[in-house]
This record gives sequence, structure tokens and C-alpha cells, in this order.
Amino acid sequence: MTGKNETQSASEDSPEWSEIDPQVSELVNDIIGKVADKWTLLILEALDENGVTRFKQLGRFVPGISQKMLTQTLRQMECDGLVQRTIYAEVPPRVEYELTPLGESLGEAFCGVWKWAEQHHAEIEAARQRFAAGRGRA
Amino acid sequence: MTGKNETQSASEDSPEWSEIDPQVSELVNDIIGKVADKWTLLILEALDENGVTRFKQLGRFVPGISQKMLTQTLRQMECDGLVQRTIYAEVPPRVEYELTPLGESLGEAFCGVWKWAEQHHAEIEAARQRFAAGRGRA
DNA sequence: CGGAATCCTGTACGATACTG
DNA sequence: CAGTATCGTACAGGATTCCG
Repeated sequence: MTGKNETQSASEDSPEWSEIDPQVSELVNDIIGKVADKWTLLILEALDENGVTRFKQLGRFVPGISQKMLTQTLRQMECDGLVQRTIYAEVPPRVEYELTPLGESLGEAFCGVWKWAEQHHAEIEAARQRFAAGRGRA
Repeated sequence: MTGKNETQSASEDSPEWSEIDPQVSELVNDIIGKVADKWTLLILEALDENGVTRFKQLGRFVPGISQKMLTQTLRQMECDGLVQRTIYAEVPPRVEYELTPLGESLGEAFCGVWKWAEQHHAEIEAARQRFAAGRGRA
């Protein structure tokens, strides 16, 4: 149980992170690790663009994903509160997925990285070719 | 590969990103995939905080990383132009790593995600427990 | 000290088949 | 249609060892 109240330091909006709790760091890192997953990001984007989407259609929006990973990732995201899963007890069965506010906020947060990638991908490619050309380049 | 031209739906839901090349998307996604790696992020952060750092010391800054992954990740980052590697031909050999401007900009871009994780980790944990408690829970 | 090479294990992921 | 279960493979990544 999480009986422990985290010492929420009153949300001190310190611009510099002079003191970083190692525990929080680990937790944050864990979150990043899961959230930064390739499929998670793609699903997040697909869901963000298309809103409420059914399982199979979602699979179509994410090219190359297997049904296993789709289910698995979706599960994880649901577990973390990023998506909401709605089951309609009808036949044929229909299940719809949509982003929670938390999921949407994550999408926005990642927007910065996305933009960065778009802005700098040329530089990265250039760097790669420079690297491949010969790192011994004096 | 995957050179299929997907039906580009002319959705102008994003005024800023009216035109998104699927190829660019793939590339960006590839970049995200590499950049969002657990070790990459940790090294990025360590380097961002400590500036110029030597190989072994860098390993100390990243708890739990093996020498293999340190080298490997560092290589990748150097290849992508995120870090600069400086070798001093002296004995004992000394190699220093530091972020390139590109690497620093990435750090800033990821700052948003980092902040998101710090702000919402409590919600995530709550969601997890809610999920674990029983998803059948009405 | 920095790092490359080797070995070995856990597991992430895809393909397939089956259920409700 | 949505999802689970099983199996097989490919690869990530840790421990160890050797070289500059």
C-alpha cells in the first residue's frame, strides 16, 4: 500500500532542480522508460489524432504493430491511466479506446520532443554520415 | 521498406502541421525510438548536469549501467551527434565526453516530458492501483 | 583507463491457434 | 471483433576477459 505521503514540498516551483530525490528520480525514470516506448508513442499519437477508436481500427492506424503488442501496450497504457477502455457488451463485441486527460497531457509534453526531432533530424542525419565517413577524421 | 503510400487523409486538425510527410514521420519515429532509450536519457541527463565528464566517472553517474551499455549508448549518441568525444593521447589514456549543442537542445526538449513525469507520477501510481484493484470494478 | 570481443541468459516480439 | 495462450526466435544487455 502506498500509505506513505510523499513529502510533497509544496510544489516549490524552483527553476533549478537543486535537490532531486533519488527515489523520485527512479520512479520518474521508470515512467519515462515505459512511456517512451516506441509503440506507446505511436498509439498515443494515433489516439490523439483520431480520438475514440476501436481496437482493430487502431491497429490499422499503427503500421507494423502486431495484435499482441497492440493489446499489450494498450493494457499498459490503461494501467497507467493514459487511456480509457470502454467495452460495449453487444454482439459483435465492440471496444473503444480513448485518451484520458492524463494521456492527452502526456501527448502535449511529448510534443516538444516530437518537434525537436522534426527540427533536427537533418542535423542528425548529417552527423551520422560524418560519423560513418570516418571518426578518425583529424 | 514500407514504401507504401498510405492514404494521406487531408485532415487539417493541426493547423501547424498541415503537411506531414509519412517518410519524415518514420524518420522522426526512428529518432524518437533511439533517443527515448533508457540509458540514453540517463546519460543525457548526467552529461547535462556535469558537463565534460570522463568515461569511468560517467559510469558512476549512471547507477546500474554496465560498461557495455555505457560504451554502446555513448557510441550511438556520438553517431547521432548528441555528444562529442575527445581523446587525449596520453598515458593513462583519458577520454572526455560532453554534450553537443544538439544534445543540449534535446535535453531541453525532453525537459517537458521529465516535468510531466514529475508532475503526474502520483496520478499514474493511483491509476495503477485502481487498475490492480480490479478492472471489473464498476 | 578506455573499450573491444566473447559468452550466455532473459525476454521482447511476431506468428499462429483458440475462445467468448 | 476483441482478446488470451502458446511457442519459437531474435536480440538486448550483463558478466567476464583481453588489448591499446
